[in-house]
Order: sequence, then structure tokens, then C-alpha cells
Amino acid sequence: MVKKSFGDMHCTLAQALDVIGEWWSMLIVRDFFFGGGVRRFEQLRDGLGISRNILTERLRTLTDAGVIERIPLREGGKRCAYQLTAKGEALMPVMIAMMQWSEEWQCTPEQRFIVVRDRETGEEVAPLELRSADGRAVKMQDLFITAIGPDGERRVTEWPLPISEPDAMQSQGS
Amino acid sequence: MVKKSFGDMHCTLAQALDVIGEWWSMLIVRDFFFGGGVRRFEQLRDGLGISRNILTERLRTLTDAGVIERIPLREGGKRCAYQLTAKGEALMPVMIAMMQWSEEWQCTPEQRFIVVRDRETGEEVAPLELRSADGRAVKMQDLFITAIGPDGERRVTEWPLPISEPDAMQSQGS
DNA sequence: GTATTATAGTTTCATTAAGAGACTAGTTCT
DNA sequence: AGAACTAGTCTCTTAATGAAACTATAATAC
Repeated sequence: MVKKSFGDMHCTLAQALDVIGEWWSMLIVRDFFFGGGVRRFEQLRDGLGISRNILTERLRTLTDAGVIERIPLREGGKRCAYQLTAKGEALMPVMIAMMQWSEEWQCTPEQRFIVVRDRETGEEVAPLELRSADGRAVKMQDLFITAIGPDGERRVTEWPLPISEPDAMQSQGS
Repeated sequence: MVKKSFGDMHCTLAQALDVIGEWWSMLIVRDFFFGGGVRRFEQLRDGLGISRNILTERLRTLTDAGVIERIPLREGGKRCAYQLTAKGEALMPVMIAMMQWSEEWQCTPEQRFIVVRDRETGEEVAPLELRSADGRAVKMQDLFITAIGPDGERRVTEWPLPISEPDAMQSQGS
């Protein structure tokens, strides 16, 4: 078994998971948002209850991927802070999508720990919505998925696929 | 060490990760979307290259969490298909947020594998945008985060936190 | 009806990752 | 200088992962 990775999969989701899909990674990112984009080693450790060796490893992975960067507090010094890069800040929608899904489908309101608010109004941000290129809100039923293979792009499926005909399922490659 | 879990953390993100944060889980969900919401055991295994025992375990976790459900193909039969529930379909924005982040920040266009399109126009869905409650698009800089503790809600941080004063960082609890 | 194949797993075993806690080199404070 | 803190590393134990073999049932072929 080599290093656990989806890196060689031909899929942008797999590539994303290779960076943020490991155990602890998204919680570390959350703690950065929580701290205004800047955290230090012990701060992360205390806040998350993660063990030092795992934290070390995750910080290295995130740094290598360019999600955070190491910032020495004194030049030449060993002590440092870690700071979200633009790439790391761009994970905000991912985090919010997860939290909103969780809030809607499996958590009670009391389990909420952080809330993201608009500075201008103080209101919480709106639920993320899928939109078409021309700005209409779209639902699952308004979408279809295409797959890109060596032979170009081809439509794969529409929903909902009726489950009534088991034979029809045999023919679907993956 | 008990079963690896964030379940007892007081945080909706941790609760979400407890269900979809394990290795393979989101890729399994992707494969369901790819298959129109319906997949069978061997189909998932072949498509992902996951080993059977891990697939069995992930399907159980996802079923227990209500993300997918088991549908017998014949009544009383052992063979079944798995189908996304409404809770599972609601993961679409999470998946799209991850893919869009990956496409923008770390993948080449050639690494794309699936594309989600609007049925009406055939155009790809728009990038997810954070919006305020009254519908304005907002950026990171327009937001602040509050934390909910036993003592109610309190503002935590605004960005960007200047890194110039190391002493200022000592006072931030987490 | 019987043989064959496919399906949806389970079991076993080897390898890798995670977690707890002790330890450490360099920094900062007193 | 001495004490305390920071950001790790090291060691050891336990848990998760993966490959491959095995199994019970269901569907299909003969």
C-alpha cells in the first residue's frame, strides 16, 4: 500500500480531496477562518485537540498544497505563525456548504458553533444556491451531468433514474 | 483509541465530516450523482477501485446517516441497489464547491472528469457565490464570524488579521 | 432440474495511519 | 543565568486500509 492518495485519479473532486479530504484537514481550515486566517501551532492543537504529530503532518500537507503558508515571527527564527493563502480563503464556500448541509439535515441548532455573518447587516449569509450561467436558481432536477473521457464529453444521466428496471442498470458503465 | 469520529465535537462542520469526511465517502457520493442517484455494489467498486470491505463499511455509514438507502431489487431478496435520499442529493452543493475550488486553484482543465450542466441551456452551472441575506454577493472581506459558546454568541474575528503583532495573537482563545 | 455465473458481501492477513505521551532544540521572559 | 514556552520529533500502541480469498444467495443457461 502506498501513501493514501487519490492524486492519480482523473477527477477534480479527487484532487481536492487529496488536499482537504484527510481526517482533520477541514477542521484545521475552519480554525484558521475562526482565527481570522492566522493561527499558531499550539493554538491549533489546543483548539482542536489534535495530536502534535498529526498536526505537524497536516500543516505540511496544507503548506505544500499552498492552502496555508508559514510565516516566521522573527527573521531567521524557528517560531512561526501559519496563515491562509488566497487558495485557502477560497475554501470558505466549501466549508459553508458543508455546514449548511449539516445544519439543514442532521444537526440541531444548538450544535452550531460558528456563524458567518455579513458585516454590513449583521445577518447570517444566505444558503448557497446553485445557479445557471444566466443566474437562475436551479435544482437537482434542472441539471444533468456529463463525463469527459478520452472520446470527448458525453451526457451520462438525468435524474431521477427510475429504479423499476434492474436490467437497465446493467448497461451503465462507470 | 475509540472509533475515529468527530461526533462529540460541538460543531456542525465536525458533524458533517463525521458522515462525509471519511476517506472515499465523497467519491462514493460523486459516483451516485454520476449514476443519476442510483448505484449497485459492484458498479461502485468497479468505478472507484475501492476494496469490497471498505465499500461495505462506507455504504453502511452512509445508510445509517440517511444519505443513501438500500433498495431490494426483488422483495425479500438479498440483492439491492443503493439510492441517494433527499439528504444525499442535498450534498450536490458540497461536491460542486469542492470541484470548483479544485478547478480554480489546483487542477488543469484536462483533469476534469464530470461537468454539471443546466438542462435548459446546456451551459455549465455558475460558480457558487456567497450571498448576504438580502441577495448581495459578498466576499471574505465583507464577512465576520461569531462563535456560539455557553455564554451566548460573540464576535470572534474579522479579516484580515494583521500578523505584525505576535503579542496580539496570544490573547485569542479557541 | 441442474450447472454456471453474477452479486453482495465476509474473513483473514499484512501494511499504513492515528493518537497519547514523553522528549528536545531553540526562544523568550524574568 | 535560569525558567518557561514554542514548535516540533520520537516511540509505542491501537485502529483503519487494502488485497485477495472465500461464501451464500440469486439469476441465467442448458
